[in-house]
Amino acid sequence: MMARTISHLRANIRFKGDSFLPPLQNPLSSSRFSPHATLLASLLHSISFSNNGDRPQSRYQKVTNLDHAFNLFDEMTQRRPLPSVVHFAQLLNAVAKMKHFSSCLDLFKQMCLIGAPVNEYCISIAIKCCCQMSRTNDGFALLASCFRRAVVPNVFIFNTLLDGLVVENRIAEAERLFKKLIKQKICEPNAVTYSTMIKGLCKFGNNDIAIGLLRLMDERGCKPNTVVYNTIIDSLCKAKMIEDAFKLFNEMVFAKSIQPDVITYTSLIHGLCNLCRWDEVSKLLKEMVEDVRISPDIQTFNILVDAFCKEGRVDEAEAVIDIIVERGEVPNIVTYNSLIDGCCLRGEMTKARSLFDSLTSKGLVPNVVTYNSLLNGYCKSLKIEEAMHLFHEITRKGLKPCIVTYSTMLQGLFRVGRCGAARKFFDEMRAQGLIPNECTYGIILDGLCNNHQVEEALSLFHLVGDSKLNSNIVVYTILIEGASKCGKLDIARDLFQDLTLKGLQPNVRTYTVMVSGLCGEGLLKEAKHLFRKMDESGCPPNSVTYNVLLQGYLKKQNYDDVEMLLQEMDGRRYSLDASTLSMLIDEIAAGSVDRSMLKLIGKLVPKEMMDTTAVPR
DNA sequence: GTAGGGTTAG
Repeated sequence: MMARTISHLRANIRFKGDSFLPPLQNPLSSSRFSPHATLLASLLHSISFSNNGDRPQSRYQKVTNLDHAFNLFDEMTQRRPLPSVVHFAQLLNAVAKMKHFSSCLDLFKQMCLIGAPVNEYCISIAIKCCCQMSRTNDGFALLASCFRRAVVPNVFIFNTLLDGLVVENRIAEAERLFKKLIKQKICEPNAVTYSTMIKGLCKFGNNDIAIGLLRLMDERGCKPNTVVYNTIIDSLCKAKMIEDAFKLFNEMVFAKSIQPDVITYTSLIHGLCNLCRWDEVSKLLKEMVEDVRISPDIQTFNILVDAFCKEGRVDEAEAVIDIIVERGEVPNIVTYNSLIDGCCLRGEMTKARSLFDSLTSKGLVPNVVTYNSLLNGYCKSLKIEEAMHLFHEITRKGLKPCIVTYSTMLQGLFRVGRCGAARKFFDEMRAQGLIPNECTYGIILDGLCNNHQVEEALSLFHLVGDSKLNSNIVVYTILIEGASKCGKLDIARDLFQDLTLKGLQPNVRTYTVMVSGLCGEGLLKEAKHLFRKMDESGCPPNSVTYNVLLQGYLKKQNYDDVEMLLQEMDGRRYSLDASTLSMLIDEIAAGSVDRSMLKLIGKLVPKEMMDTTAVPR
C-alpha cells in the first residue's frame, strides 16, 4: 500500500514530463532548437518563476542585513526634508521580515523621538514585532499611542493584536476583543479577523465553535475563503476527525466553489497518514498531481517522509527524498530530521549519526530538533555517555536545549538507573527557566517508579496536588503501574478510584495496568470483574489486556475461563503474544490445558510469529 | 508600505 504512494509520485514526474516537455532527447545533439530558442525557453522559464508582475523593490525594501538597515536609517533621518513615511514603513517592514523584531521596534521608537512621520502602516508593523516576541501587551500600549497621535487604528492593527493574543494562548481575551470589535462597531472584521479567531478556537479544540464562526461570517456577509476552511480542516485532521474534515472539504469545493490549494491537500494527507489510511493518501496525492494548480511541495513531501519513517520504512522515506530531488526541489532540515528520527527509532544509530554528520555537506544546519532525535536514539540504545557528549555539543553550537531536550535526557538517565544525575539535569533545567510540562512530569514519575522510588513518585504527585499535571490520565496510569509493580496494590486501587472522582476516563492502558496489578496479586475474580467492565464503559479490552488476563489465569493454574477468553480473542481478531503462547504450549505439554484447544491457539498466532515459533498442529 | 492556513523531537 505504501509502495503505491511512491508509484503515484513517480507517475507524477512522468505526467509532468509528458505534459510540458518535448520527447526526451539529448539537448546538445538536438537540431530542433537554435541557441536563441533555448535562450528564449530559459527566459520564459525564469518568467514563470519570477514574482508574477510585482513591482521592482525600492532600496528600503531591499535591505538584507541589520547593519545595512541601520546605516540606511541614519542616512534617512539626516535628510531634510525627512523621507516620506512610505519609505520608513518599507524599511521597518524589511527589518521585521528578517525577524529582527527588537531592532525594528528600536527603529520605530527612534522615528517617534525625532518626530518622523508615523502612520497606521508603521504602527501596524511595530505591533506585529511586539506580538511576534510574545509581548502583545506592549502591542496594546502602541494601540493606545494611535489614539494619542490621532491615527485611526485599522483592521490590520486589530488583526495583528488578535493574533498576538492567540499566539500567547490568551483565548478568552481574544474572544473578548473579537466581540468588542463587532458590538462596539470599532472595526468590521474581515476574512483575516475571522480566520485568526477561528485559529484560536481550533487551537483549544473548539472545532464546533470554529465551524459556528465560519457560518456566522457567511451570514454577516464576509465570504469564507480557502484560508478559513484550511484552518478548520487542519484542526479536524489533527483531532483525527478525518470524516468531518472531508465533509468540510466537500462543502468548500462543491457547495461553495472555493478552490482548495496545496495546504488543504497537505492537511488532509497528514490526517490520513496519522490514521495509516495509505490507500486514501495515494488517492489524494493522485488528485493533487493531476491538478497542475496544486502540485505537492516540500512540506507535503516531508509529511510523507515522516510517515514512512514512523512506520519504520526508512528505505521508502529515502525513495521519497530521491523524488523530491528529481522534481528539482530541495530537501530541508525537516526532511532530514524525520529521516534521522526514523533511523533512531529502529536503533540504527550508526546510520543516524552518519546522516547527522552529512548535514553540513548538504548546506544544512542541525537544529535543536535534530539533536533531540539523536539524543533520544542514544538514550533508547542506553548509550548514555554518547548522549551526554551530544547534549554538551548543543550549547557549544550556539543552540539552546529546550524542554524536550531535557525530558529526553531525564528519560535516558532514569533508564540506566542514574537517578542522581537525573536530579542534577532537572535542577539545571529549572535554572534555565524551563518549566516541566506534562510529559516531563510523566517521565520523572515513571523514572522514579522504575527505580524503586515509588514513595518518592507518590510524594511528588501529592506535592503537585490538584493541577493540570495531575489531571492527566497518562500520569495516573504510570503511578498505578508503579504502585502495583511494587506490591502497593491498595494505593493503585485508590488511584484508580480517584479517576472517577476527577472525571477522568481510564483508557485501555489504564485498565490493562490495573488488571495486570490485580492478576499479580492473584486476585483473579476482581481482575475479571474489571475486565468485564471495560466493554460496558465503552473502552473494550485490546489484545494486550487479553494476554495479561490469560497469563494471570495460567500463572494461578486457573484454567476454567481460558478457552472462553481464547474464543473471544478469535472473535475480535486479536492475537497471542510470544510469552502467553509459550505458557499455553507448556500447559498443554503438562496436560493442564486440553489438546483440543490447539486448533484455536493456532488461529491466534500472528503470521509474523509463524516462521519463528513451532506451533504443534 | 501593514494582518490569517499545512511539515520534524520527549
